[in-house]
Amino acid sequence: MNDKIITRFAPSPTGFMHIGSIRTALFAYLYARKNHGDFILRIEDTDKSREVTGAIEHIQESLEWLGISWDYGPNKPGPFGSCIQSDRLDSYRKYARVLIDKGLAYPDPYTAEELDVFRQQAKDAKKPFLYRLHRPESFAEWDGTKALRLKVPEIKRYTWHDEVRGELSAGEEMLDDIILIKADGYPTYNFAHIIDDLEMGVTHIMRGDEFISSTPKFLSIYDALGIPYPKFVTLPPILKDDKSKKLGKRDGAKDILDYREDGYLPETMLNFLALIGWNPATEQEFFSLTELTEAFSIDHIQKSGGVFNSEKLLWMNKRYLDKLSIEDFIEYLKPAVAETISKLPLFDEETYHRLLPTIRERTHLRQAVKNEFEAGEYDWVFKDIDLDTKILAWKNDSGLSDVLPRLEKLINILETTDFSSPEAIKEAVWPYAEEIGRGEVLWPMRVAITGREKSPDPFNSAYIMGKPQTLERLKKACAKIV
RNA sequence: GGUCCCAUCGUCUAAUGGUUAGGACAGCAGGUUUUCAUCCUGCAAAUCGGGGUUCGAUUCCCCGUGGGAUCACCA
Repeated sequence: MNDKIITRFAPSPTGFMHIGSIRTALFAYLYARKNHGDFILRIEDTDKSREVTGAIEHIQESLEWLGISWDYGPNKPGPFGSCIQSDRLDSYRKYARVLIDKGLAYPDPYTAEELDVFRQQAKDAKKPFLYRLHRPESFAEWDGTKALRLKVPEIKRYTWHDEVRGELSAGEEMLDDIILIKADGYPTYNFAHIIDDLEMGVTHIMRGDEFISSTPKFLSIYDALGIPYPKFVTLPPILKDDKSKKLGKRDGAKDILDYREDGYLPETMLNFLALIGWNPATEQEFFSLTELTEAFSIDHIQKSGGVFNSEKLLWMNKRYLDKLSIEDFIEYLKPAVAETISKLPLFDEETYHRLLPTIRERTHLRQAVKNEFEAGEYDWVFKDIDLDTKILAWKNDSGLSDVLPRLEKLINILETTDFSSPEAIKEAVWPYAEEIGRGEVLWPMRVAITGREKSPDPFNSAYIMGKPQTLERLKKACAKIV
């Protein structure tokens, strides 16, 4: 026996990878990497009816996007064989046989209708449904056409150790003759994951706390088979905003790749997800995947559920966006630019590049930028403006008669000004603004250039438009007043 | 209904018997070159309730309360 740590992430290929799943994958990955162990990606495709084509690729793409790599996976069989459960039916049959031979598994003689009646009876009696109370006296030979059930080896209270929760226990009510192999020949999750974990040498099972209550059922299978338990690592749930329940697909939980589409960076998602249900026990809040691997440890996994706080996610994305090189930022924005401002009449690369720092300063998310582009927030840069002279006047200024001489003076100043940076423009205009009043000068300047009441500051606006355009707009504003 | 799990600012969390209960997001107030945004500074904000144990409980135990999970030929 070796003591190598082996963890796995075992999604079913249903075409959807929500953040809860990803967080589970991440923790399992981190723990394996931290301990120089193996991380296995196993596909649990034993329910043919729920399977979605392309889902396996989708799962892999999601993990790859985040930089979560696996040692064995659907594309990479291990010494134990395939990582896809539907390829492993022989194993399940083999162990099913073991249980049958031990007298601990038997075919289920009932029809679905009969079971429904039992279930209803239990419900009416306000009791949990227990199949084993209806266990047949004698068993026929299993011919594979009926579901194969476990005969619970011992009805007892189970107590076990969880690496996060400590000692857990559950009563006899949680033990039942669960189905091992379905009538269609495929194993259930309950059975298959145990066989696979055994054959793959999985040492630590990370999974959500919804599995706590079924753990006694699993334990009875381990016992029936006479195999050792792995370590159980229960992860806390990720909850909806209102804390009402676990974040699920029908509560608006998004697929991880939808976050990519919106413009969240993989670094953001990784960092943020790691901090729901785990903490470094320090005040550090930014972690790369490598740093997470370094810092990760099971004893700082949280017991209680955590709300997915999308506002904080947005904030964190801004922090990561700030770290991007200008080239990477241009690349990042491309999908938003392509369909929007790039089609405007005055669009040109140079102007766009002068605009970039301003966009960047304001940007938390690409999708938000795209929305702004579509709403025309930056149209003043790439389109002639239709200035409404009424908004040129500053606050309680006496009116446009004051604005005109100020704009003329600004034109005067700017004609001899170097437009090489916003700072240079500021330096040229500042003394005059101080002399007359900042608002009185800078407000009309900015509005004349942008045509908007809300926009970037006058120096940046002038810089972005460039000298000729800026002067032209100021002159046009003057002409319009007269 | 049975069984099980959980419980620190609105949210993510730190403090594993001794702290003015710390940090971050959000909020509010100021400030940085007029507006919006960004950024900076500051403020406000929590140990679910009741019993124990202890010199001392956020921390340990019990009982409540609240929330969650589970009781499939789904995983």
